[in-house]
Amino acid sequence: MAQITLKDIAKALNLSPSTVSRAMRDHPAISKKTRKIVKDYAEAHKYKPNRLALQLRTNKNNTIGVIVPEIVHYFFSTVLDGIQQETESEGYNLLISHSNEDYEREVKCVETLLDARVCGILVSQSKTTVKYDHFQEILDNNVHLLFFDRICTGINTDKVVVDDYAGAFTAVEYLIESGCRNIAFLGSVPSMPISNNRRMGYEDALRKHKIAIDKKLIEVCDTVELAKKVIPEMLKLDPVPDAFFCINDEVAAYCIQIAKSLGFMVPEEVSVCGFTNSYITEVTYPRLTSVDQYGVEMGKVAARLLINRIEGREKKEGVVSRVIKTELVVKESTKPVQSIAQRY
Amino acid sequence: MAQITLKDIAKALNLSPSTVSRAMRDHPAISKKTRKIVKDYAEAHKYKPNRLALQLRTNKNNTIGVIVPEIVHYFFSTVLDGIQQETESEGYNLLISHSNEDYEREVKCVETLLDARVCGILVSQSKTTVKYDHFQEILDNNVHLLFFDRICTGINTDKVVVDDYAGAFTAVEYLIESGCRNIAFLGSVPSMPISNNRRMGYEDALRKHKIAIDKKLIEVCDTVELAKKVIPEMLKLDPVPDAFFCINDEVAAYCIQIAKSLGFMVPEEVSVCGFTNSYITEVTYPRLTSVDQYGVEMGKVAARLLINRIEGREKKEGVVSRVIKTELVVKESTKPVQSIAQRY
DNA sequence: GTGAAAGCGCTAACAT
DNA sequence: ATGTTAGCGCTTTCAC
Repeated sequence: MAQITLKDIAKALNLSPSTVSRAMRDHPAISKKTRKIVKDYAEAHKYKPNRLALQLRTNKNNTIGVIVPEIVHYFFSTVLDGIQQETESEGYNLLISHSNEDYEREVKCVETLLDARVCGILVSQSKTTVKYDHFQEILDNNVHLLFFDRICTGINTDKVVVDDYAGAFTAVEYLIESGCRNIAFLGSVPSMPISNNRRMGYEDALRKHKIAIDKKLIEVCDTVELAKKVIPEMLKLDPVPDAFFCINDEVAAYCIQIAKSLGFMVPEEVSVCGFTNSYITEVTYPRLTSVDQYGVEMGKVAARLLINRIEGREKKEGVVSRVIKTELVVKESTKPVQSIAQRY
Repeated sequence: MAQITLKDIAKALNLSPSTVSRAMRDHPAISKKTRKIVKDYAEAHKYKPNRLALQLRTNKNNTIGVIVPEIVHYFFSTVLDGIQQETESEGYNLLISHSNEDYEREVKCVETLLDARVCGILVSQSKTTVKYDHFQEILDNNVHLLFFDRICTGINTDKVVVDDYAGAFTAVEYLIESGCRNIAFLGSVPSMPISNNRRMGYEDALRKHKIAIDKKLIEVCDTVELAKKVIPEMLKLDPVPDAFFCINDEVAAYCIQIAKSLGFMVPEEVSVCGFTNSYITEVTYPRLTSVDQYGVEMGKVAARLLINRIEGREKKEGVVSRVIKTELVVKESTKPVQSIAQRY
């Protein structure tokens, strides 16, 4: 009942374990006949090589770890999907863990993964992380490390990010060209590069169109809870914002709900734009305009790069940064723009 | 730079590997002094026991595998979240894979997990799976197997399911009590127990209230694509359905969109009820009434049961079935019911 | 209280 | 073309 081993086969066939080992792996020195006998026997008895033994020998296990802030999260799910497709086709196993946006848990995740002796780790940093010792420890253990999306600027290693700046710039410019002038920016904490980069894109779009930047229109608002507090407040401002550029689709979806419940017409009076282009954008009313982040693609690129590093296939010596392009997907929560709709 | 081993410590301290091993694990035969020396040295040099070696020795790796049909899926994400919480706190690693609702891929997932020599597997079956040899193979390999949600009726093993029947019955009865009489059932393929059980609940609720069951109101419609085809057709029926009880929130959300776009008022003319109570229910307009499935709880229960099996802690000999209760969460896509709103 | 030796399943260097 | 031996890192008899 228990799994059969190489030794068992050797004994049964009156061969040595090494011969069996070689036969199984088509070593040229083994005769065709022996090879066939061994393989037939192995197949008949459902022999499976013991990965653990292999791994112990090579002191290398073909497992990659991932740390995401959340699992119940559209964008990260898509990235995980991409990572899985890539790791699977390359024969790697995937250990997935999530920090729940908590620094302490993130540290624990790192420890668990190092403990499991993964050969590489993909990380999207938690919102609350401000110390990087645990990431440094990964490198100290000679384990490959790559950040994606929520990168850590304090550690010099490979990164894959979305083109947050361009995504924001394009979206905000679209809002401007559709006639909006008081565009609010609902972002995340300033320590997050993705938020800062989008804010730069937002500000530069305003500048390009000679619109003054109004601090009152810039707020941290990256969760549903914050949305319920921040958005009603902003809608009391004078002049009232005529557009909201949101850090994610959830906040944007709530923004639509809140604006409508306060009597504003969307998009006629208030335009709303999200970020991610999750399926939520199809079921809001009106359907949500959003910036697609191509999560699956990001996951694939990140995993491929990490695997290349692990296998020593990446030629570039220094740190590599890859950027995934974004795309503004115009739906119904923003006003139309004449004639340039296809520019994006 | 490379990880330090027991042997290294032994050599450095002029001890034997076995003494070091014992000292590290507080073996009583080792003197306090030696223990301290060893532990201090280990700490100072960041010794980490090599899991792979441990696993090879015990021929047991503390890894659990999961197969879900999809990762980018609210309900399964919540289940994974629950599974992870539980496995992590019990010191198990988690290997997550997804079948993408494809039988072939599911078979491959099983092979990969068996290959990785996991000690237990949690499965939610793909929609297209009709042969069960790969599941049987798990058992043949003496690996523990547990189905959750999308159970496989062809294999006799532990299961954790949602109370689909009661969830459907309660929801449909609510629709009836709110005044609906032509209630459509948008389900999944008949081979799926979750769909059949809900249909039983649906039919029994109708029967209880002496409403005839109309086959024209029962359709397979479990994806967005199908929703776009099926729902407009049904809304052309005479009499037109005054309610839709949907197999998941996505179909329900599209149902709202479609009904509204065809000029029906929701919920006044057409009520819509989903299943899962994902965050999507908060951003549809009107907000979606849905049956909460408590995915995190399901994940925790499933993982705990499996771990109990693995560790021989589960006293019950035969197959165990656990049922997670559901809860109807009334929002705005259904009409109000007087005085009994709190019954649920 | 500590050490020597064997072995988990596999492979690779070194025989023959 | 095949066998012997040693060793990956660890634990666990069995000795002393």
